[in-house]
This record gives sequence, structure tokens and C-alpha cells, in this order.
Amino acid sequence: MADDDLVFKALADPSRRFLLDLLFARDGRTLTELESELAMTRFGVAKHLKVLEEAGLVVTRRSGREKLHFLNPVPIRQIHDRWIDKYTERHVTALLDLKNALEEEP
Amino acid sequence: MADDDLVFKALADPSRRFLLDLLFARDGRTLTELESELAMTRFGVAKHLKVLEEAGLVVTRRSGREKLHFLNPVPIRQIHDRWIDKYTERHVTALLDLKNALEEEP
DNA sequence: AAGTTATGAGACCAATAGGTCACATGTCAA
DNA sequence: TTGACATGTGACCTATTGGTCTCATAACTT
Repeated sequence: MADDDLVFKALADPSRRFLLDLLFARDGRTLTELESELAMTRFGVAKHLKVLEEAGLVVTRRSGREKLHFLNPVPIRQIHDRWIDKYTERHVTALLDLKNALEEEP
Repeated sequence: MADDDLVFKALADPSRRFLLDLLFARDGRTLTELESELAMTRFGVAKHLKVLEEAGLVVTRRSGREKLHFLNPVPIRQIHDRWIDKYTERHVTALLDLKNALEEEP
């Protein structure tokens, strides 16, 4: 399977995106720790983490019998750069900054 | 279906990503024009464009019997901002700029 | 060494998605 | 107004995917 296909397929599932959210909030967690946050069996979570790892969205490091999971932002940035050039980026960020400002302070 | 789910599901298919690539290169094309670039029937392409439009990745404008398609970068930027904070963004862009420079000039 | 803890591999089933086709509507041009 | 052009709808089949379970390996603790 193509490299980018693995990334987009991995992002297509809400449980996997939630796992990325958890790792974005705090890195270096184990499977058991992440499992406790999902309404799913350990096997399901392990399967999702494997998909994320094979896509390069999550990188891991073993520490004894534990496996620590870290978020890798590179593939996300590459998605961005594929369809947003430097010129458009200025407009879009300005637009979204304005939107966020309006939503926070009505 | 949740808003972000529509976006990620839409991006999960390679044909739809190719359609976004085509629109990124040149906006405002019709279904018939896009169809000629894909090895697929018109119905397949129309279905994909509908998915992209419902996700907000493509916006359309009617002109007589034709329907013109445009790329909308906002959802893409929102994916970026979900998992890359301002601090990390500096590191990742620097890294990818370096990578691109090395690949272009060996 | 023995028990407990952390993770891994593969079979299996139900639900979903990609692609094609038959059929249909609306628009332009002569 | 008649024919060609551009797009839309819903049924249908097949392949893929999410989730659970059984079985199994490896590492820490006492």
C-alpha cells in the first residue's frame, strides 16, 4: 500500500483520531494506559495503535515490557502542504484566527 | 455523521485525493472535465465529488447545465491545527524545508 | 521458579464503502 | 421543438474494515 494511503486510512477512524488527541495532550503512554480511555477491549486499541504506527503517525519506544507511544506530526504537516501553498496559507490562517477570536469573545 | 468524520472519510480514498490534486492544480472544473482524468465511469466520479462536497472539501457553483468545482482549503488547515501547535509547527516546517532542499539539490 | 503484568498474532463476523448500471431531469443550440 | 449534452438518483454486488475472542510470548516481582 502506498505511503500516503496508510496515513489517510489511519485517520479515517474516529477511535484512532481520539488516540492521536490523547497523545497530543500527553505523549509517551502505554497501551494499557490508553486502553483505559476507550470504551473498547484492549485488542481493539492495540489494533488501532498498530495501524497508526504503520502509518508513521505514531512512533514507539520499548522500555522493558512496556511500549511507549509518541505522536509524530510530520505526516500531518505533509497533508497540509499537499493542498495548501504558502500564499493560500496566509489567507486561511488569518481566516481561522479571526474565527477563533470571534468564538472566544462574543 | 460528525463534521470531521465526513472530512477524514472523504480523504481516505485515493481517487478522491487525486480529484483534490486536480482541483489544487486548477480550480473551477466540471464533472465531465474531471471524469476524463480518471479511469472510472462518470457515475463513480460523481459519487466521489458528492462525498467531497458534503465534507466541505470542495465547493460548487452552478453555471447553466454545468457544475463548477472548487477546492476549499479550510478543512485541511483545521486538520493541521488539531495536532500541530504553533511551537511544534516551527520545528516540523524547518525539518520538511530541509528535507525538500536536500532532495532537490543532491 | 511461579505468578502476574504488558503486549502480540490470527480467526471470525457484521457493517460499511467503492464501483457499475438502468433510468431520469434539466439545459443549450439549431 | 427536437436532439444532444451535463448532471442526478437509487439498486446492486463485491471487497474491505472495525471489533472481539482464543491462544501465545516476554518481562517484572517476590
